[in-house]
Amino acid sequence: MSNIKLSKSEENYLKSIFNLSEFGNKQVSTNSISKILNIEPASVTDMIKKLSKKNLIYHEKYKGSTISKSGIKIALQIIRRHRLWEVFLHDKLKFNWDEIHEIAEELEHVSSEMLIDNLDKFLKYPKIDPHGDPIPNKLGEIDFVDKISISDLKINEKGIVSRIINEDEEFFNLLKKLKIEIGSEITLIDKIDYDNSVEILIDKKSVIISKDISNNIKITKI
Amino acid sequence: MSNIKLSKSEENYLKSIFNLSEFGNKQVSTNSISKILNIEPASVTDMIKKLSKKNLIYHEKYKGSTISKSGIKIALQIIRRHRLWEVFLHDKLKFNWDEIHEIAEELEHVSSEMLIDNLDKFLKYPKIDPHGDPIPNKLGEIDFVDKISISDLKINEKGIVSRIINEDEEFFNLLKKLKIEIGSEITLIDKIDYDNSVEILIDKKSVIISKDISNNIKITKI
DNA sequence: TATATATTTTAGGCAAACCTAAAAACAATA
DNA sequence: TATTGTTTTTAGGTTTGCCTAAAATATATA
Ligand SMILES: [Mn+2]
Ligand SMILES: [Mn+2]
Ligand SMILES: [Mn+2]
Ligand SMILES: [Mn+2]
Repeated sequence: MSNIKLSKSEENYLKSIFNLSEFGNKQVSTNSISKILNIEPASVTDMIKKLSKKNLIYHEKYKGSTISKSGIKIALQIIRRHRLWEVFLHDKLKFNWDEIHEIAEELEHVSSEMLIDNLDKFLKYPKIDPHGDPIPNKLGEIDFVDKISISDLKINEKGIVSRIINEDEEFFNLLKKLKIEIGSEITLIDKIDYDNSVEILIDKKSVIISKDISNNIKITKI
Repeated sequence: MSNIKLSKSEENYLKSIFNLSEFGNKQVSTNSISKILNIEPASVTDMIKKLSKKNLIYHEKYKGSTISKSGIKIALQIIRRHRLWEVFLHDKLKFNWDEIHEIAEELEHVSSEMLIDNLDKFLKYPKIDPHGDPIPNKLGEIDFVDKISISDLKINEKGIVSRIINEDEEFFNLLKKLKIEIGSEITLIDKIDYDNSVEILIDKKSVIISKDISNNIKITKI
């Protein structure tokens, strides 16, 4: 539809909003965008207005923003570019997996469809990036790979909370108490064989959570 | 010295000023920069002031600009990035040699020294880009290979096209029409004194090309 | 050398993308 | 429900990189 070229800023916002929205299913707060992008809430409001006018998101004043169909489509293309570049940097240029993100964050904004298609072909159409995240294809389709559980981590490995399965209120309250939310960093400290509970480091504090709780928190390794 | 990160605009100006300066030997007029970058002279003056303050160029009011030692150093690094990306796009991603310039114009601004060093290694330290231009090494050193112009050939002498200077799209289209590309064999048939145009044999056909065109095509004798 | 023309700079303005401070709206809780 | 605290928006400002119009300077030519 709207084939207007987006600025680097607009692309970064759109990608973040998409990531916070859990595939377009959740309303995203201005504050959460502000935190992720390290930009003041007032500035985020400015950009929200801009993206709304372009129909890439819908915005309800004081309530939050929802990403639109066309917004999702574009966000998936930016993510596609990002992850393909990460594969290139890791597999071809031999970067370590912890050095690639920042560079890909820049490369993703070089917008040439042919560039990305040729890169995709050169890399032999990879399905996942070096962090294990799935790479959308040209049409924006993703092979859903279920995120791993905390207990799949090895001791001292870190993960970012990427999905909360149980949507009950009590569970949200528990997470709030534990300061666990989408985007939180978790380190596995110990696995307790007795009842399969795990000791994790979250928000600089260590806590032990039950198997049931940890199963409801999906993470991606970092 | 000054290790301040330059903006994309500053980099584009600096590269253009360097290119116009013939390796730092000539003063560059404000108007010539304006024409090359398609930016109004008044805006060029603004940027000249900015680059002067950073000691990347010296500016004499109403006279022109000279690029400084540190300016040259930076310009050569930008050119290095540009040409390495062109090699990548051409050799690895299989772009045609007339499609790469525009994309490299963007990629050159992704500034990570490690990225370029790794790319250089991945490409096996190429010495020339797909247009036949030399690639500066990490230290900014260039292998000078003297190329001659078509009009330097004697009648009936042959040459191999080794460098295309003008990278504009219209020029590429003309070359495509004439079936001239890097590696093409050209025979000089006649020199026309009237306007310094030359008659050449290319792809088994003879054509007359203007002095301007022939000046933009460098060759090596065979 | 005087005048016309071309080049360059100055002055003033605008859009993008950020900021801080203050106001408005919403949510939590006493 | 009234008060307090948090979130979001508005208002006003800055920097970067561009613009147009006009003034200043340099160059060409009569
Ligand atoms: Mn990444
Ligand atoms: Mn980015
Ligand atoms: Mn080029
Ligand atoms: Mn460029």
